[in-house]
Amino acid sequence: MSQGGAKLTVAGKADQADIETRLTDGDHQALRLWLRMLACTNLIEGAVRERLKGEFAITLPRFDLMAQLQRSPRGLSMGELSQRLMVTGGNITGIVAALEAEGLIVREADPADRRVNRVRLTKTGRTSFERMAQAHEDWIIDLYAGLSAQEQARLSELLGRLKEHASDARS
Amino acid sequence: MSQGGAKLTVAGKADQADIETRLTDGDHQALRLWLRMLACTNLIEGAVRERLKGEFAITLPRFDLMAQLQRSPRGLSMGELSQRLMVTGGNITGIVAALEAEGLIVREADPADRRVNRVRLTKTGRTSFERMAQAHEDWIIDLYAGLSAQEQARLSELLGRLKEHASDARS
DNA sequence: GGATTATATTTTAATCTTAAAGCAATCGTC
DNA sequence: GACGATTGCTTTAAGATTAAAATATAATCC
Repeated sequence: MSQGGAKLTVAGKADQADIETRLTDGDHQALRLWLRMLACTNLIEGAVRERLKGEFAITLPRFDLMAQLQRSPRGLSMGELSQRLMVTGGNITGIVAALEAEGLIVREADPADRRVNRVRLTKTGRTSFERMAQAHEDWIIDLYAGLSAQEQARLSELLGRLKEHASDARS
Repeated sequence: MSQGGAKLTVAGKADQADIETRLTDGDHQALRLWLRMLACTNLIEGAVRERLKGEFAITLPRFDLMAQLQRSPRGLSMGELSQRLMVTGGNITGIVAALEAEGLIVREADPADRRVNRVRLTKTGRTSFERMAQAHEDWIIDLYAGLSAQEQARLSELLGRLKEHASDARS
């Protein structure tokens, strides 16, 4: 993500999240909406990142990778991780290496296809992840608590439609 | 931003944007909403990045920095750029250096305070940015065209409320 | 079976990002 | 005016990310 994140050094939490300074009166509605959406996402993502780091000493990409593994107890190949996390393979290589070094996951060769590396959570990784995931969900619930369940549903629906259209528009 | 971006090498545009695979039935509404919002933002941001690179050979951070400068024809200090783009100072140092090397901006010492570096667009930078900005706005309008003006307004309002609450919740 | 093609992963170079440490210049106070 | 604190910026180390090239293995096709 661009333009966002913590920037604690320079301005501290208080100044967070106003990408909308970029706006000018002449800008089109869609552009304003886009910048607001970006500000919102960056705000929430920044909060999550900060808390994961502060409370569990883990980065968001590593957390996300563990989340995928938890949902696939039999393990996933590097390629499957790459697809599910929607990042390139080279990226997975690095994150997996880091998590393996921390003892949270293991990587073992697939006996049927020696090209394949199968990755899964260790016992330590699983228990560790469970605690983090619970906290993570609580944070998200909290961050969204400004909207009622109905409003959340409406927001979700609008975003769903936006996502559909934008996917198509990507030619 | 984590989990998102182009990933052309591995899966191509078609597979983009389904962070929602991460979901499980038991997950809370807010968590689902958050992952959808993230997927949406990443999808749009990925499209913008890709097109900026493909059509104008520029990165999003550099484009964003130029956008700030265009709105301040008298120039901005490094610190002002840092605040407006909501990134740390060290980051600005690098992006400014790159844009300066490309001849799109210039950096000159402030006569009143020798600590300060004042940055502004060159003539080349300005004309170059104007073309890019127009294309950029068109892309965004297009990407959001799946929602009516009313729906866009509603989405903007919901996001505005979310942003307010989440800002507060950041303790 | 051997050559070609395809697939899975890693490596590399480039960019962006942060937090923290360092440097240089200014300000405030006595 | 000098000293200590503050401010503005850069540097550094670590991490994440991509695209592209390299490597290794498997599958396909004569």
